[in-house]
Amino acid sequence: MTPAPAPDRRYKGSTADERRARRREQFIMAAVEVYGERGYRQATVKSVCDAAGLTERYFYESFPNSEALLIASFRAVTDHLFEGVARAGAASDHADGYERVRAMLTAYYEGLKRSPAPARVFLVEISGVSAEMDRELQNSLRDLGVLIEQTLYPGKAAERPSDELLMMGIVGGIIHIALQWIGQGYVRPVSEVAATALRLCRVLEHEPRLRIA
Amino acid sequence: MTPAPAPDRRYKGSTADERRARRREQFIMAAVEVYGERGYRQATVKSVCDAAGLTERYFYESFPNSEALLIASFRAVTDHLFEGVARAGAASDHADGYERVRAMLTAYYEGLKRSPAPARVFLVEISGVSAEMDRELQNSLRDLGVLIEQTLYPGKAAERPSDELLMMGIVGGIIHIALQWIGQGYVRPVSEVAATALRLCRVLEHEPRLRIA
DNA sequence: TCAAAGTGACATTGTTTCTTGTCAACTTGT
DNA sequence: ACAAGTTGACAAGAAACAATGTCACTTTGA
Repeated sequence: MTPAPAPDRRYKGSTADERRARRREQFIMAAVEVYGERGYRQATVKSVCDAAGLTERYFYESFPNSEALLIASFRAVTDHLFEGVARAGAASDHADGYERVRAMLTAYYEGLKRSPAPARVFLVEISGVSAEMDRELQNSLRDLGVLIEQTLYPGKAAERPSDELLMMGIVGGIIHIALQWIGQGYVRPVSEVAATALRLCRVLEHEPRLRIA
Repeated sequence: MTPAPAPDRRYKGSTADERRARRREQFIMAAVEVYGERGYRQATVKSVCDAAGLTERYFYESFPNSEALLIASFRAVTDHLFEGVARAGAASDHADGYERVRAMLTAYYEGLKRSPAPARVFLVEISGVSAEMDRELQNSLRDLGVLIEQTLYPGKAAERPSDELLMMGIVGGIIHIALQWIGQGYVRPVSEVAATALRLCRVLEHEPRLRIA
């Protein structure tokens, strides 16, 4: 009988689980960087590994394939961004709905500006990479829409926006405003960008004018 | 001296130029189909050739590489779509600005519905494929924005919209409305989709509310 | 009918990337 | 110090695909 191997031996101060988790984090951070610099399509597994200071062996220990890393990176970036948005919304609950949305949009665009590298990639470039990635993206857009609607109309606490078509239009507009802003090098101040996006949100105010048919 | 080869010999009733042009068209039509079915990323040169009923040899006679075909396909789809939009705008010049825009949006969404395959691909999936492709996409969005603004405010005939940030937001919204609509299988009637998009366009009506700072 | 132009099926080359494997060097607990 | 666990550098197989080339067959004009 060979003695059972030590199941949880420490290495450089950490257990196996801790080291695995840290490597996973390293890959995600490196991926955000590399995707931002070269775009997801041009980013190879090796380039991410190099940026992470790890080798391919650990990559395939951490993720089944490169798409899984993309999804994990997207989640990380989106969660971080939404955290800031939610915090801004919570911090401004003394103001009326639209001022709260303005604060949230400001936090959103500031978050994008703070980390320019991943912004473009995770806003649009990943569309069509895979069905699962598309679903992730759609979910994050829906979440943003729900957040905005609930801030404006706290009464109804719904899972989905009341007019999904319109809400997706608004959220899509918010994103394209960001893209235009980023593409021109962040020249306009954040306050102006947020104000522009807020104008889009104001369409939620009015019922659609009835068409005289 | 060898006799000069016949420079413009006919084959199956067409000259060399005509045949080349027809093959090019075949590739473009096939590409729109294949991109729509499998997505651009998953579409190989061979798959497009098979769909076109031609071989790789003619592909590389017609296009320097597969990105060139993508751009040509995008132009074809976009031109066709915009033609319908412009026609709808011209046909309704008796109505007021917003009704004309409604007619144009209706034509836009009807065009997307008429050919579902390419719609999704050419709306967003191609983002980030290459710098040149991105420029094409940006240009088409700007053109749509200019067209809308000029319909609403025929006075100023400008190359670029007066508030590019807002205009990109509106156009981005129009596109995301289409994406949501398509993603749900075109269940809502075109009139409703166009009406929703028109609500977005109405933000151009109002000056932004001044912020009390 | 014949030679040359044109065509289509298929082969080939070269590159790139994913993915797994090998092995020497390093770290740890004893 | 030592054996086992751990790591990083690198090799290498496998697959996919772009891009070019080959060749037999068809069509054309004379």
